[in-house]
Amino acid sequence: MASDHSLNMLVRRLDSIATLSDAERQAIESLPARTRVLKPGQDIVRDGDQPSQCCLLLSGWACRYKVVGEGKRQILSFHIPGDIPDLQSLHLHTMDHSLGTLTEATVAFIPHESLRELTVRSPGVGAVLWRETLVDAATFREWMTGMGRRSAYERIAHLFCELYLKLEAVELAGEHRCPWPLTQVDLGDATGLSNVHVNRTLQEMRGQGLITLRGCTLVIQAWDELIRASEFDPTYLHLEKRAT
Amino acid sequence: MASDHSLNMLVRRLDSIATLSDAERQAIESLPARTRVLKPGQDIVRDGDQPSQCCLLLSGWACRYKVVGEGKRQILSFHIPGDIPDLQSLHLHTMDHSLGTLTEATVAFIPHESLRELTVRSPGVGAVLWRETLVDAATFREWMTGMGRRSAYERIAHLFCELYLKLEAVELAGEHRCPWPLTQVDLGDATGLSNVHVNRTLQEMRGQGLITLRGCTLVIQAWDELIRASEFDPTYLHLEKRAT
DNA sequence: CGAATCCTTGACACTCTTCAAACTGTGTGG
DNA sequence: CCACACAGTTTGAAGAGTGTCAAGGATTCG
Repeated sequence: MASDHSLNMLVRRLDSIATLSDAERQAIESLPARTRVLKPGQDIVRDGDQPSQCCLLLSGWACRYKVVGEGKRQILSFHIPGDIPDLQSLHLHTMDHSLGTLTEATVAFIPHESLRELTVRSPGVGAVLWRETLVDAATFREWMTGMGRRSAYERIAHLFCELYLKLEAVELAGEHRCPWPLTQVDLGDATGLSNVHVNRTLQEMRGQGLITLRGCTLVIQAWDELIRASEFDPTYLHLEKRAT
Repeated sequence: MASDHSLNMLVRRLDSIATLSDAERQAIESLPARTRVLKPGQDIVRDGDQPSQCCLLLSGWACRYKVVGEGKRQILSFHIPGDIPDLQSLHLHTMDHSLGTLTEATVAFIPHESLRELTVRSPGVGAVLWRETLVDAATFREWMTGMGRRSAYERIAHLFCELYLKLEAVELAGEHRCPWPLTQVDLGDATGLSNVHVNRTLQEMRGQGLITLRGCTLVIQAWDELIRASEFDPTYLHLEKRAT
């Protein structure tokens, strides 16, 4: 069925949230999946589409976004390996936004039908998947709060904290250092700022010795300070492991 | 069990999304529920709480919000009768925001335990509830986009369109006229603006003959114009009825 | 009738945007 | 190995949009 063990990634992810039984593990691993490699900047699903499959990100980064007016883009979320960025399409049949890659990426497509069967047969897995979409929503709330009530500096600092912790949770970061494939334009589109202002804000942050951002690596030099500056509270990421 | 027929509201709501079987209807109506009447401005759950029940709004308005810094408030969503504003607490055990009333309100509390049982025994109902939380998330995405990339005028106009349609869907509005219990401070906290700027923007909208907003009633005098000005596209509300 | 709440107004400050240009780094083909 | 192109970053100057503060006016309700 699944090429190699692409679905193993999903098992590990869900198991890190709520312990899976062997049967559940089995059920997930035997989902059908088609794997593909995509180039950077490629759309996976588009606003208005009615997809019949979900996409599990195996490697690389992706983002969801909307376009308003004449070309203004708002990035809604960033996604890293282990995420299913369009899981909501399982129950919302028309896409209200687009999903695209930011880097070269490997994705596995899983038919809606198989996922729906899975959630009915294994309500425990269903609950964990539902939970994933709820964490997603919690992140939207946090970003909203930032765009409504935080300064540019705070918003960017907050995003650094968030992404670092998410990467660390899947062992793609550590020691306050993580891969950073985002351009300043991406950062601006995610925080609701112009790229120019992002640039100036980053310089300020560097000036205060909080971060280093060169090439494709972010180094957080003063984690505590970054947390304080952005009033970051990781509760909304709901990273702790729970029993079902 | 349920006092009177408070749960009938939930049946009607879910049935308007996906047709329920008699058994499902039955299962919902026999959920245990405690009904209470709350005063305006009262908190129902608070940031940091670990609730063991969800709250079905029977009458009145509520909102979810976060507080940042020294008292700055961001409203995350508005809720009207038929909504379960804290449904996410079913799977996210710690609240990352608060929920409070805006007007006098009647709510029915339903234990998590009973809801979890229901979703396992009736996967169809589970799917519809999951879907409700996904529509919620879709609305967060739309608000984010507004705060990141739309002007004050567009944001407020957009909100008018959204709330009017949501109220109309539960027959609390019609003929481009609806109840409007929100103050200009509330409106500002929802759109990420100051109350002063909300005031000036509303005057501009009135000046252009788009709306009337007096007492506790909003009248939309130029619906098409309002839609156009805010680039409103109702897709994200996912209001169409679907089969399960 | 008074008190509270909400709305409105003015003046001013500031964050952030826009536009346009120059600069840097990196990969590619000759 | 250099020249070039391209994508991304940096800089400056000017201005729009929105926030803040503070005070006065209008409603509503008991």
